[in-house]
Amino acid sequence: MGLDLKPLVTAQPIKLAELSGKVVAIDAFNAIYQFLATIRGPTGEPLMNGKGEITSHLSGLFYRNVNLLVENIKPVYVFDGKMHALKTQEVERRQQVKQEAMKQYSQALEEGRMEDAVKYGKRTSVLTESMVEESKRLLAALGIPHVQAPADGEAAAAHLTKADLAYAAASQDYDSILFGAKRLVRNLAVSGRRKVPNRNAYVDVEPEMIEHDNVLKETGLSHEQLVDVGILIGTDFNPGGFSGIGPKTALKLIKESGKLENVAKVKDQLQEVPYQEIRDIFLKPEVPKIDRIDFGAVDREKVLDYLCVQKSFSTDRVAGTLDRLQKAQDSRSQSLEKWFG
DNA sequence: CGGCGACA
DNA sequence: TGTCGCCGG
Repeated sequence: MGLDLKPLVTAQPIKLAELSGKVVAIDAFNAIYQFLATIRGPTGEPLMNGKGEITSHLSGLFYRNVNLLVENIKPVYVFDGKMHALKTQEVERRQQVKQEAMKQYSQALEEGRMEDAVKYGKRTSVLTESMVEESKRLLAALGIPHVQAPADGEAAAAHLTKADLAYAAASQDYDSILFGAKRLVRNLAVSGRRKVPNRNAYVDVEPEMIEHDNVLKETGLSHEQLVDVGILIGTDFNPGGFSGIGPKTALKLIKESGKLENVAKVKDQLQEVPYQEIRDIFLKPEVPKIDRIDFGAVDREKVLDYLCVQKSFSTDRVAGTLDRLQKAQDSRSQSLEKWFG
């Protein structure tokens, strides 16, 4: 489980149109993982072509990015680099959750409990190296750049906002706030109703933005103190955080005491946590050395060849979607010509 | 997730 | 025109 900053931050609902013309640095692993989890058939299997290759990530990336490009949003995908050693425990925990989900998944399938199969199937998603390569290849064909982070992708995305190479970072996780991202966009997708699993109910999921300055103003904390709050709650680098301390208590303790070392209540537990190192991960992250990001044009033939010829997508669907994008881009350049002749 | 057809 | 539910690969 990631960093639970949600109760401490105010998210502003935004329309995709408000990001028109803006560069958005998307956490690639976060996005791809979500596509793998969500885009599945009725028995909980991911989409696959005739060769048995998983295509959920490509489907998600294709339709999502076309929608972003139609809105004139400039996506740049940020891929994770080497993992910090302190994250090992959290990664192992996630692997165990996955193992358990695989058991539950096959059991549910055998017993014909399809809703359970779908539920557990989602949790079995594995993001492979070839999926990373495939994703990069599709993005390139769409003219969408990617950045290879030296370490944590969220740190790199946050850096791009600080360097004014991106307007916002996009992820479902809150880590980029601790990394100092100026803005975090969550639910970067076409807004709409989503069915909640196992229930006959729907929730409205709409894009929302969290501004770093606003978080500091509302909590009355410095960035350094916010990181301390995060460490109390628990990050990927100290999963679980401190026993008996949730977001609200963590905030209260740091506001009262100023910093971790002064919180009497956690004095004993603190000895077990490499908090200085975790502070440095967030406050002095390793970031990519980039001074510009180049955006390209959609290479229609490459997209069609890759998705339809190589990956067995429907040519009608893909071509139709590319036509829709082309039309949107044409009409935008038309209205620009009115201004500049 | 996102598109699209079915249906009101 | 809007909502619902299934299909995509």
